[in-house]
Amino acid sequence: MKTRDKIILASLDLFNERGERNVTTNHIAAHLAISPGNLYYHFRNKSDIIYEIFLEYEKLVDYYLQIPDDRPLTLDDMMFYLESVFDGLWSYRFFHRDLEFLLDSDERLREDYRGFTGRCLESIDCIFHGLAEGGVIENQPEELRSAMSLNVWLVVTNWMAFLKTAHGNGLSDELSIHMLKQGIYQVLTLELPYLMPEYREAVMTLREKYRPQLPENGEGMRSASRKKLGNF
Amino acid sequence: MKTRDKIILASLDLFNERGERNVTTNHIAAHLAISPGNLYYHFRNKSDIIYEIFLEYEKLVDYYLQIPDDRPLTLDDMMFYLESVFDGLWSYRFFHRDLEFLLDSDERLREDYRGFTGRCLESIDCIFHGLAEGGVIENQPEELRSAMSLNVWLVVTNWMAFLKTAHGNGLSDELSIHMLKQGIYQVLTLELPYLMPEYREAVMTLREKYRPQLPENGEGMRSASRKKLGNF
DNA sequence: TGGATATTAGAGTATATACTCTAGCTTTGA
DNA sequence: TCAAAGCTAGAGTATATACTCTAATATCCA
Repeated sequence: MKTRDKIILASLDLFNERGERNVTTNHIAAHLAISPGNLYYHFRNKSDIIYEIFLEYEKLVDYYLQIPDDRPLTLDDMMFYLESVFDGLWSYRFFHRDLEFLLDSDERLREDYRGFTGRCLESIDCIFHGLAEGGVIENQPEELRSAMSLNVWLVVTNWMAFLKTAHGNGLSDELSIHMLKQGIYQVLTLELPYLMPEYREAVMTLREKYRPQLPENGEGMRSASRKKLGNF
Repeated sequence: MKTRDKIILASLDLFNERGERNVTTNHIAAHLAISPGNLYYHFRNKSDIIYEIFLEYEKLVDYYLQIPDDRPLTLDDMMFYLESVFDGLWSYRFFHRDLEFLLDSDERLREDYRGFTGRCLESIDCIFHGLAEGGVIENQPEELRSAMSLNVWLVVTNWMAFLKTAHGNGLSDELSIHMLKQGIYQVLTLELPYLMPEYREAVMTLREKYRPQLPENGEGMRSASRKKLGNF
């Protein structure tokens, strides 16, 4: 593999694992057993590495969120979208973490990310529209649908952060893609009231599969807090 | 005012304005025209300052979220909760920004924040319960209500971040408490389907007041993105 | 083959950041 | 009144971080 690609991959891994803020260019170089000079031969600076990673993330999500325009959408479609998006979220999970700082320090990224958000919101909106056409959910006025889409976006993009903060010991090892996908439970919760009656039971059953499990460790969370946090 | 209190206030201001990551202890001292030594006489380190600020934030929100146990809740109560919580969010808006890093680097804060999250979720849940008793919203099974509460928490705590990332030019000056409160629109959107019929119209009217306005600048967002982002 | 080009090592630098240390000043209260 | 305690200034330090520079090596291709 080319050094340039190795740098991107290693950076992504390290960012995901330790957070962008805790990973320096020297760390990345050391991790790959290459010199800092070598790294800076391939990338002008750290922001450029992050930007490259973002482009890949963007490409992946755009790919996942393609919507067929020749047919309405089914429940299976919807679940596939959810699964895919959470997969993407997991692979690039560092990104939504220090997002604001990243955007603050790279104008190009800020602009692109804004477009990305716009496209995602539009896709979510289209998916709802397609589901309504497919008779899975009720049709809603445009205004309500786009506000709903935005809520879905907020829940999806911030579920990871919630998990990390809600779990006591900062062991990020604990956080698995499996736990991340419990976010699907939350998204389905959002959609429940809009389902057509004949789909309600099916979705409730699906939803149950993503229901958050109690972390198996007895330690860490005091019983009072556990009660308050419910399943988390 | 005591130097110690001045440090807390100045730190909060600077954190809110520039982000915790961009504010050093030396900046804080310089801003107050005191020496670094003086600052470190009052606080062992930067984390301690942040922790103090958190305690105030926690106290404020806990105060806002007190719930009367001698009567059911009204629509006015609900709006008051929303207004209050968004006020608090605004005053300590730096906090939910670099949250994960803050929690990573201060175990005490991590533990306390977890408890805080738990109490907030419990309060939201209680509010829904009280509203159901007051006949404002339909009563829902416990499981659904707590999942709903969590969605509300996610939307509330991340609305600010969304605004910052969705707005093109990083001019944080633009972001006002007024814009922040448009988050109330999103929360009301979540609640709409659960309202008792006789409250539906009233809430729709209220909601309209918080409806996001187009940013008045013609520049920055390309028309394509504007279309996609809808009202944002 | 051999010169040009691409890649790499590794020492080094400018700057920033969190924090320390000492000495001096101010306030308090017996 | 005066010593103890509290407060403050400001120079200074150890460490980290993003990034540079030069020289050497590998690769390519005419």
